[in-house]
Amino acid sequence: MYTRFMSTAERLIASTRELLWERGYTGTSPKAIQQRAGVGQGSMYHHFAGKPDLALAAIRRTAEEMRAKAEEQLSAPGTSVDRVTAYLRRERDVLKGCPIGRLTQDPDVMADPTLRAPVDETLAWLRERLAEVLAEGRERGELDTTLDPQAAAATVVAVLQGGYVLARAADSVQPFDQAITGVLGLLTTHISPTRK
Amino acid sequence: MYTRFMSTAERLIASTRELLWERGYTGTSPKAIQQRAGVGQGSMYHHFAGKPDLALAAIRRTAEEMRAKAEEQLSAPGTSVDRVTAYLRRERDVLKGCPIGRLTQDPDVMADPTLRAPVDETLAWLRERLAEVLAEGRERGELDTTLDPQAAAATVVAVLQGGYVLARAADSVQPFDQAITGVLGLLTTHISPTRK
DNA sequence: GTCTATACATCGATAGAC
DNA sequence: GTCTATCGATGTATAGAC
Repeated sequence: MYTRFMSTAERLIASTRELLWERGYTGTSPKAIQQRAGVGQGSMYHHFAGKPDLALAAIRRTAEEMRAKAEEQLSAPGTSVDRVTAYLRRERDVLKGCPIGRLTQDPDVMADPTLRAPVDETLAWLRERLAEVLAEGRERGELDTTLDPQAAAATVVAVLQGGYVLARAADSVQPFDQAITGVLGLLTTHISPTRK
Repeated sequence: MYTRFMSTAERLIASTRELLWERGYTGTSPKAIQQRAGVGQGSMYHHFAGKPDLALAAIRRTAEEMRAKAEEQLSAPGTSVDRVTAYLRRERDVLKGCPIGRLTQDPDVMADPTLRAPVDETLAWLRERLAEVLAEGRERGELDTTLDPQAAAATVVAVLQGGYVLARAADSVQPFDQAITGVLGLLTTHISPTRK
């Protein structure tokens, strides 16, 4: 970010993405965006209609990236559980939390259907994608037949989002790691109860 | 709230609790607090030193209540799993989210050790309390011996916190309910894998 | 495209009358 | 204890020169 090779518009988007992540929509002012981007007042309003317009561009970009990174793990080779594990255990900026999930706490984002849509769609996509992976694992006999893929997928995404909350509260990655370990433990004991 | 029988200070605390829940710390102004409480500018600054002082009183009150309500389910009669189920399935204002968990997304709250402490302590207490309940269930043979109470407790709290995030994103309780159903399904299949 | 000047509201708090 | 007046700073945006 902020290389000489980024256009003004791109620098503004990058700056906004960071600030939305760190401070949320309400906590982010146009002035702060401009300063971090190293861009003047007039420039910002030339490229974007205003704060909501710029935020939309930033949120969409973040959502795209998040999906792409998840798809990397979820479409990798390996068993269903391998891929879910890889996804959950992947390196993350745990204490910063999820840049999309955090927006659900921003009343001004949730109140604006345009800003809200990418948040809704991203998390819905993630649940569906995980449900597919889990359903596949069940069909292949890797997971117990009693497992409900939709429900388990919601659980996995929730553990991730909630893990961030616990980590931020504790200012430690420990509860996040424990929550992930816990859900993977419960899930993998499902692999073959008869094998035990 | 807001009965004629509430003192000015109590009305201010009640108003602040609501606004912190709905809009977070940054999104809540002294003016909005006063208006909802039906209290004048001068009154607020007579009873409280300022916004942080009032927020602290509000957060502490909310934290107390949250603990008390959790303890209701967790100390009830029944098996370990019964109590965890009762806690997770209890009636909740799902779309409003967790009034304590949401504060982890407020940078100004997290940056102030005094405001942060009750958030940290409440979620830490909840994890410990759930770990006790789960450990008890394991000792009594209700849960598999391979279950790690600390990890599973973190998972349960994370599912709750993350469930709120998913519900708010979708503007529907469905993903919340699915996440809860999912984790309880995984947990109860642990009751006795040999019994299957 | 970018800059500076300007505008008008709100934020968070203080002062002082009653 | 409560009210109104006032304050300097910031938020969000527009106007118009260059």
